[in-house]
Amino acid sequence: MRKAPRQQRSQVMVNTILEAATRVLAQRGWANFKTNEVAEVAGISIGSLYQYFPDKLGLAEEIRKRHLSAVLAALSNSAHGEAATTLELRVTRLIDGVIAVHAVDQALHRVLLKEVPFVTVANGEEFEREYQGRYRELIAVSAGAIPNASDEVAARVLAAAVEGVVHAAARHGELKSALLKRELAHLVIAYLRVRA
Amino acid sequence: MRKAPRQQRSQVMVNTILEAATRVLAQRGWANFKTNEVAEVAGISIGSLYQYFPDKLGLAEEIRKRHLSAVLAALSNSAHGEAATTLELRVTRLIDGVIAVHAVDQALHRVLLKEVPFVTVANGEEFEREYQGRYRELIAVSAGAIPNASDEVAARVLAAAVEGVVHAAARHGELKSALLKRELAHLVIAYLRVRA
Amino acid sequence: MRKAPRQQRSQVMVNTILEAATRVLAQRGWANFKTNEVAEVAGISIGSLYQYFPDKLGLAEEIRKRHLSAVLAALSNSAHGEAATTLELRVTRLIDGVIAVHAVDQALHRVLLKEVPFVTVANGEEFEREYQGRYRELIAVSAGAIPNASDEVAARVLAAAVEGVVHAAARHGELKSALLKRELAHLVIAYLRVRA
Amino acid sequence: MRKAPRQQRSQVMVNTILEAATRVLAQRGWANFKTNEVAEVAGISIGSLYQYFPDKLGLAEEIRKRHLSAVLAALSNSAHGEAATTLELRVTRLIDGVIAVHAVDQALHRVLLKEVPFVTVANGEEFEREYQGRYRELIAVSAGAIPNASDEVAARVLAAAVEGVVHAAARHGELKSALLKRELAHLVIAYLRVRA
DNA sequence: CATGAATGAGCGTTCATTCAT
DNA sequence: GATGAATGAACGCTCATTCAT
Repeated sequence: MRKAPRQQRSQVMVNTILEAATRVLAQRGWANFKTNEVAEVAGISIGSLYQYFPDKLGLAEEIRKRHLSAVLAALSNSAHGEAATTLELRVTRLIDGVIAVHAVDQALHRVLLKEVPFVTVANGEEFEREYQGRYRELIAVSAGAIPNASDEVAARVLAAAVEGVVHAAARHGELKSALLKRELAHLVIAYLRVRA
Repeated sequence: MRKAPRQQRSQVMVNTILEAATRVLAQRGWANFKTNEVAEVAGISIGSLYQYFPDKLGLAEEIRKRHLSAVLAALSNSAHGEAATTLELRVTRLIDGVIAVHAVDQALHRVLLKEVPFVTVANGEEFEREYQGRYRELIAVSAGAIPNASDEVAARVLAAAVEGVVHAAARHGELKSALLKRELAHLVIAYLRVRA
Repeated sequence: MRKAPRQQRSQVMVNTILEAATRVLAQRGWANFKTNEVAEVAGISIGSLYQYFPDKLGLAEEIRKRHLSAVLAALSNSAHGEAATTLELRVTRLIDGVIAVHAVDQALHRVLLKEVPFVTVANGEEFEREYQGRYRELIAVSAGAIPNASDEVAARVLAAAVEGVVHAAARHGELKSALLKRELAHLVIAYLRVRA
Repeated sequence: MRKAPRQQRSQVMVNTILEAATRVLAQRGWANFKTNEVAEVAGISIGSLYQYFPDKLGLAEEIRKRHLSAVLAALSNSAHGEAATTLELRVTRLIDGVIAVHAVDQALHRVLLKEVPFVTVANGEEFEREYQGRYRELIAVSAGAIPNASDEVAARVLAAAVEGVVHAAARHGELKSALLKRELAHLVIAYLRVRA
């Protein structure tokens, strides 16, 4: 962001811009994300937009930053309710969390992760690592005894598999299907059991 | 495509264009896919390009159509070697096939499926159904007895999970990791066993 | 220039653009030199302009290149009429040449040399050296015998002095004043005589 | 200027602005002279700047006005030291003065005279006349007897010639070359002698 | 008076597409 | 059919200037 918004008026403006930009980005995709339209939707002038954001990409990155924070927060919350005693319960909770994340604004999520370029590769990978953390925990818990060398790979496999399934479901509007959720849980649990 | 190329000369031209376009699309991505560059790379005039393709998107869609056909064919081939007797072997073969598909030109594959817009949703779904066929077979074979109502969902879950894992691997250049392949196989087999 | 104009049509277009751009540049100055106005004045589309010139500066530089060539040519011509026997005649001719150069389009000349940035410093200096060549000749001829170490500096002084006077005259519309011309000639000759 | 600053506080503000603007103008040139940067450098708000100056050009003109006054003052000073008895001494002093003027801040001088537009032509000419005064004196002194009709023109020629040489020298960073200074003095003296 | 957030006309440039040759 | 010069709407972004606080 170009300048820190000090006054209250500025804070409002930045939020207005970000909200409008989020809407436009989700609706149109990165390729058709136009700064002038953002300003129009936000009801402000294009000049004001550029007072707070260095350029188009900077604006989108700020949106992504906030969105991914929210995603990780939501995932964390879904984990730390009452202590989950059974593996089934743990897995169900994780899946619920992931689904919840995609349910909020799947289009935005998709655009932010697949279309908006990552200027720094590291930036995207940092989120990925944090994101996979939950799966690593799951594997650590389910593995009866000693940590295995393949645990790291297993966490990545699990994360990618769940992501793949939830993304596909989101694309088809099946995010709320109980049947699908059950099958996905089976998949995860079966894998964890086999590894134990 | 704008017109069916009847004559041989035209056929050659269409192929030339498609090859050049494929190269450009894979290299530059959809956002930087420029018709003028395609014509230049193909060594023909931009006018000729528009003789055979209605617009930029039409050109990309033709590329996708051909690519997806090739993908399905490759997948089919990987299935019908010598009769696969064990479940492990079947699964390994399927995974090998999927990996092979992504290995050939992962950049192109990615662009075609994630960036180039689907004008008709149906268009993408048709391929998806066919693609899931292999997974349906797997479930049918592994299920000991009677077909279950959840088989259809299971196939979709399995397809999406494998896709997710392989895509993620491709993105990180780990497509050839034997360890990853093994874990992915475990995931699939564990799931199939649990369902049986 | 972006692409070499092969066809006759292109040649015409390039000339049309350059003529319009020259007019606009002379009239408005570099700061208000707008590519869209050039296109409008030329009666062509802005796209066509960018087909032949890489950017605004490239266009201006092409104009400068051609103008400076014309300047040097004019100066050369003014030198090589009948053999000038007397020093007075030589000096008069050189001054006439310089005045003629500025008389054609003094505004353009000014803009091109003082406003349009020189991307490469060398570029401007090359012209300057060639331009000073005439003065170096003059000094060589007028010096009776041995070349002096200060000849080079003297040429620069002479060139800059004549330039300064003619520029100032141009600015005040006195380029045709015979009186001024005579005084300038006296200045030059006096200096040459003193050095001899 | 928009309003005469009566109070002391205002005087300070105006000076602060002008100093900052001078620095920015010299550093960036007229084309990149931005009012917002001036305000920032001055440590005041852009609103305050517009309280005292009607617009960007007005600000630059005020700077020019003050600079040219300083130039004339410096030139006057250089003339009225101890009485200069010989012509050589007089000429040397004048040249020293002109060089000194350009040496102080040649970038600013250049920008102010060549880039910042003169809204009224008269504005520039007034300075020019005063500036030429010193040369008129020189001619008057050196001419043995009766004033000549061409004296006025000669003064202009001399002024423009010296200006041209010093400007060129400044552009090439040769303002301190003793050799150049000597040759310039020879030029001036030779001319004055011839006219006597 | 001072502030600085807000404005918006307008710039340079791109690139999908057309159509005269 | 083939060509490629020509088109022009549309984009991202700047910066002189205003005016509510």
